[in-house]
Amino acid sequence: MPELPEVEVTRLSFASRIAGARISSARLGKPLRWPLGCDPAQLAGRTVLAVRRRGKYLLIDLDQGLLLLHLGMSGSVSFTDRLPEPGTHDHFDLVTSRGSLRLNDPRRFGAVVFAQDEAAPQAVKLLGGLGVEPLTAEFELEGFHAALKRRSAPIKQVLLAGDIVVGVGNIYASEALFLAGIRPTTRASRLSGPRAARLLAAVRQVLTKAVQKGGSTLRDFSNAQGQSGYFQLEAMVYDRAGQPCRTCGTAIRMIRQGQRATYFCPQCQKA
DNA sequence: AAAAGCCCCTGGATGC
DNA sequence: TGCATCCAGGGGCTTT
Repeated sequence: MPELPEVEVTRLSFASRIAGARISSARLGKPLRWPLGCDPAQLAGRTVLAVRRRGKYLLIDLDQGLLLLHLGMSGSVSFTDRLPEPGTHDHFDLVTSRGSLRLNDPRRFGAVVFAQDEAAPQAVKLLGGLGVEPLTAEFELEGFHAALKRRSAPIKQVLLAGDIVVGVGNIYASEALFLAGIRPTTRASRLSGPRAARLLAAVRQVLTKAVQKGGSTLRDFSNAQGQSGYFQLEAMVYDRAGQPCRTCGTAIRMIRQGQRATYFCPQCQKA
């Protein structure tokens, strides 16, 4: 579910409230994708300093160590004053002096991992290969175009891979390519400078707008206050197979790339 | 090095 | 109503 915008919206919804809080206890439910990596009881007494985001990971900085939190496909975070009894899919709780964070994740592709610091092996394994942040100045044309030149795979899959630029998931990859007028099957290495520039701008624009709209909600995303997003109400192509293109009226097509659905307009995205 | 497949898991929608 | 099948917003790992 969650791509960069949803993760960022989640972060914004509780970061300032949890900063400075003292952890009183932590609870684990069913196993997530990876083990926590420490005894949850050891988190008690530590202080939350800040919440950052790297790609689709949330980094919860503690006065000693940090927690890497990933929402996988179906994860969502809530931050409330009082936690109800845990439900079947509530797999991690962090009770603090300022409120409680809870991770609900039915499919359990998500994870919470403790690391001593970002140089620790567990952190490096997860964060080490990540590409540049799309909403910062480090996402710039020269580097982006040069990186694309080295890849012969379809541009959609290169965007999704996350090793050139992070945070673009299955929805926003299709949306950004539509906005840039680029066919998802085009080999990354074949994109000209100007087309790479259009794509760069489109990625930025789509992600920025989605953050402003509060993220997308296809199925189960909500921010830490339980609010869902509105971006999907205006998706140009995603999940719109057979429906008319909002620009030209041509029927939107769905294809499969790397066992994931891709949507595009055959008229507006000719190459 | 890069690309392509394979999984992990649960629940909702669809079809018979 | 019940059951089988397919699909889903991610991404690390293994195999080509």
